[in-house]
Amino acid sequence: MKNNLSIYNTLTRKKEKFEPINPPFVGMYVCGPTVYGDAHLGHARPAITFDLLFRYLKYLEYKVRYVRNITDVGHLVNDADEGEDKIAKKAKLEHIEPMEIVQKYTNSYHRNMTQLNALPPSIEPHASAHIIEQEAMAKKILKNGFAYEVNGSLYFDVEKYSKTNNYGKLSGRKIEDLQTNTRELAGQSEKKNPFDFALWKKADPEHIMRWPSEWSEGFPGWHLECSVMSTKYLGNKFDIHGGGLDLQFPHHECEIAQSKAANGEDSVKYWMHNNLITIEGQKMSKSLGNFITLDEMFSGKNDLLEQAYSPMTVRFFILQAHYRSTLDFSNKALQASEKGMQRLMKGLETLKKIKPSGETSVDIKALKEKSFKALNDDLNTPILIAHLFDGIKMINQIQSGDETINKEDLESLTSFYNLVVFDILGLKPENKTENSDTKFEEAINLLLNIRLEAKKNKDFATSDKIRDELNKIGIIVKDKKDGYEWEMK
RNA sequence: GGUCGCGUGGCCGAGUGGCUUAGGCAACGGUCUGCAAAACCGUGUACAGCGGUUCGAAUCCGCUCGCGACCUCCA
Repeated sequence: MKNNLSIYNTLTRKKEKFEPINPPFVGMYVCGPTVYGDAHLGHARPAITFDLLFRYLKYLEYKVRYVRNITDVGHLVNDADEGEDKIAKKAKLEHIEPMEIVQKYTNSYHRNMTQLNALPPSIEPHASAHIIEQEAMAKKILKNGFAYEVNGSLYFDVEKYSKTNNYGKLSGRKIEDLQTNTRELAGQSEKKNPFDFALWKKADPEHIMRWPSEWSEGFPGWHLECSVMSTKYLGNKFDIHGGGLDLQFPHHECEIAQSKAANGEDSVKYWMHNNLITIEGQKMSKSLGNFITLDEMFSGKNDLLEQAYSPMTVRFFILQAHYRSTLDFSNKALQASEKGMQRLMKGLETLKKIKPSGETSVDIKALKEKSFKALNDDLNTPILIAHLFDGIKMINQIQSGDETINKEDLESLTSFYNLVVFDILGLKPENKTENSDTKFEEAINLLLNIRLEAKKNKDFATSDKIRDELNKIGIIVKDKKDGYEWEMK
């Protein structure tokens, strides 16, 4: 398969043809979660977006190394001297070890990702396991003259860096603007400029997570881990760096500066940012407290939710919007996605039943071509899905006899849908009744067979009673031509 | 305040100069059914407002209004 993929590069603000630095190898780094709380809907977006990219690149026969970090050192609450890290703060709150918190939420993150059918990354490095490398990079930056030490803390000298480099090129910021616009925070007197950022931070006495270094006992600055772990596993120059739009500044800008200051060259060829999920038009985030965790989504246990939404509904919902657009959460929107995905999956069931005939009256080739064209256009999944629905209509028309398809085209269509829906989009059928036991199923079937008898005898009072009573319990009965189907509500 | 982005039919959500009636959901009509549900088929003609450029703009430019993101941890 020929690669015609274009992706939008935040660095150039343009769609660019994707050309790996060392084909057939592709290096991809994505900012992962800070594991101090349950993953929420917002975390699902980059996970699914870059899972899609991972899957598609593999389909294009690239050898992809996908690195996604676990931030378990904890970011500073603020840059002030009193700053304590988030992991430590939460640990005190719950009176357990920081690493216990880390383990707990890493586990739940992994569980959620599996539910969303997001493939595990090739490497999932922990920041806490790369303290030595972070110190080494900090040392390198210091040696190259782009950092300074104050009271055991090490800061990146943005002003000096920007004399020979373009600090702000990713986010479109100018250093003069930063000078006038950076908000004043308490206790920043250590830094030469408010926009300087920590490479190493001396730990306060109450700070639990700490490591020795030549500057002080402390912890690495929060931007450093990504610079370190991306270049460690992907090389000083690699292809794709992804993450949420909210990380563009300062996090990714700082990463660019650190890597350049340490290694003398830009490390990333394509920067990609997924947009945010909003709720009532506002960003969903931990700090705003308006988030819905993935566990809540899947169970329906949140006041904002009218019902539970399955992992695949959530995945489909996210794929129905382009990754660079904001996506607004609402029950109506999720319910629409749920129905839409059912339509898609039912179409695929119909596809399995189709009998080929001599002639093909539908244009399979055009469907495939426009579908891949959409995917190649910066992963335009909403367009792709629209085309898939066009194909579903085609499938239904073949099934009803209004169109026909020959054996060869039927095989082609089937393999196309399997490839795109399951392998690339990463959707999978969900069985609603999977948690019910067989005896229960047999009992329901018994009841429905009695109903079938009653219908045959035109005893509609009985047949309707069985249907209505089952409905009340939450079992939906659907009549078919030659029998019935039922499902749990 | 600075920088950036958005405003599409009842809802979600694509599209970026001239046929896309995008697509999904909902609604309505039909087929099917003992009735219903489900399923399938069909229908609706939108682009914040004002002005400009153009033979022609939802799409380009300007202004106005509204909303949001980043500038502080965040996916």
